[in-house]
Amino acid sequence: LSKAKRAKSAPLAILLETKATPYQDRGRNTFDAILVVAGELLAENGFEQLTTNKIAERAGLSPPALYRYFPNKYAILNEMAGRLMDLQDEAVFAWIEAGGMHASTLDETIEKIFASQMQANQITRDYPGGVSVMRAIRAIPLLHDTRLSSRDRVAEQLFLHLRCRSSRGSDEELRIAIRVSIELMYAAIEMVVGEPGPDDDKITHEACVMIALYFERFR
Amino acid sequence: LSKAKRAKSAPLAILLETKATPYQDRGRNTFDAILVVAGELLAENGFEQLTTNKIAERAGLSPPALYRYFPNKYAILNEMAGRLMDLQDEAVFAWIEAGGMHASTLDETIEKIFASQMQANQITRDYPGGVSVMRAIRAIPLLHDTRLSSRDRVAEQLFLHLRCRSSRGSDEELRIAIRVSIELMYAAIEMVVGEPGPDDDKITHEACVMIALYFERFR
DNA sequence: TGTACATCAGTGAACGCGCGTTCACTGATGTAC
DNA sequence: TGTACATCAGTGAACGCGCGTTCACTGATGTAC
Repeated sequence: LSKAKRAKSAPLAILLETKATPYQDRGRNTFDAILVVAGELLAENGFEQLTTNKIAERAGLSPPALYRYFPNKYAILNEMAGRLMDLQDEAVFAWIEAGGMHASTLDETIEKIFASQMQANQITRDYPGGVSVMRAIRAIPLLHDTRLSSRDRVAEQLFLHLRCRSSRGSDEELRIAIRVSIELMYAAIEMVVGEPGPDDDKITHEACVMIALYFERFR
Repeated sequence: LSKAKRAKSAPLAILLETKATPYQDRGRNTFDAILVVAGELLAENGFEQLTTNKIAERAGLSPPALYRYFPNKYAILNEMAGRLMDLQDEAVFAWIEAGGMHASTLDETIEKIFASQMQANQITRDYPGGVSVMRAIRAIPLLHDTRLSSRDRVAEQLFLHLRCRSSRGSDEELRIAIRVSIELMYAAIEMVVGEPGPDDDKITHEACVMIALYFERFR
């Protein structure tokens, strides 16, 4: 019994990488459709109800088609998460390049951070199942690294740009300040995109005020 | 086929309430053991790997024993979440009663908030699967209400106490400020308890600095 | 203090279902000549 | 421009497993007299 069991439970490690990469348009469409549909289903029912069979069905595919590209459902979620985080991160990097961090007054700082945060909100709204993806990768230990490496990448860029401008505080203090701020911004995104309401922009704005006020300390 | 299917899929709504409440010590121990074990398994593998059979097995029970108290695994998680949130909330209420919100200087404000936040961290650390419970209820649509009603309950108390002391800003602005602050505090808990590191107390402290600085605006 | 009985608590064994996944195959697309 | 062929993309049908859950039952606990 034990032998048979061990022989069957082959996948000791769950792989998160995609398998085949599509070469033709048809394949690319399928690949993308899988991610979109998975996002929709995730938003509707949460991760534990997300199944490969349901994804395939709604995408108009037979189950094996999905396995051409993804080894399992964790890999699908991981790909969704990676793409969403990349979009969010690239927006921040572009914002830095465009001088988002050059502000002379407090009000200007607030408004610049606000512009960036509004953009992050919109990216998340537009992404299929965006906020559900963010929540799912927090809740699934297997996917923590994807989230943390994205956060750390952004944190490092912000650190490099802030260190030059900061006169007070050690590097360590600055790093902590940045980490806390990024987590606040994630929380703000999850708040307004996850439970939409009439005050969304105000909520976003106040989160930015908090961050801007706080970073006055490092000037 | 369709008829048979409909007849079988009886539970149209998933109930979240507990079933029997134990009357004897033996039953109470079992009830508690289920919650503890569920928390451990949740922390180890995440919610989608959490199954009633595994919970029963690790708790030293046969599967039907669990169904005496809980109608399904969502109810178990809901009970865990409710208890953790109650502990967190009651600590905040006690802190308010003990004068946590009476501070004359900024530094005193920071230190008082810090004391409360450190307590919340410890409560979450001590609770089996604490941080995993917090993450899971975010990720499972069915359980969102439990989290939000706890948050709103705390928000309302803070609002009532802050409104008296606040001279500037409308009620609406104050409510938004409180909501954002509470979400930041949740994020801070998840950060330090979920990814423990040497800087935990500093991270906690800086989150409190952010909140204290921000609320200076309402004085 | 001891026994009978009601109720509480938990078990052994099994169920049907849908899940993740695979196999051997067919159909679609692009390319060389 | 047309055909042969290699490769890419997707299918039909099925599998074994473990999941959630239930049934009819046994054993433990407390209580009335």
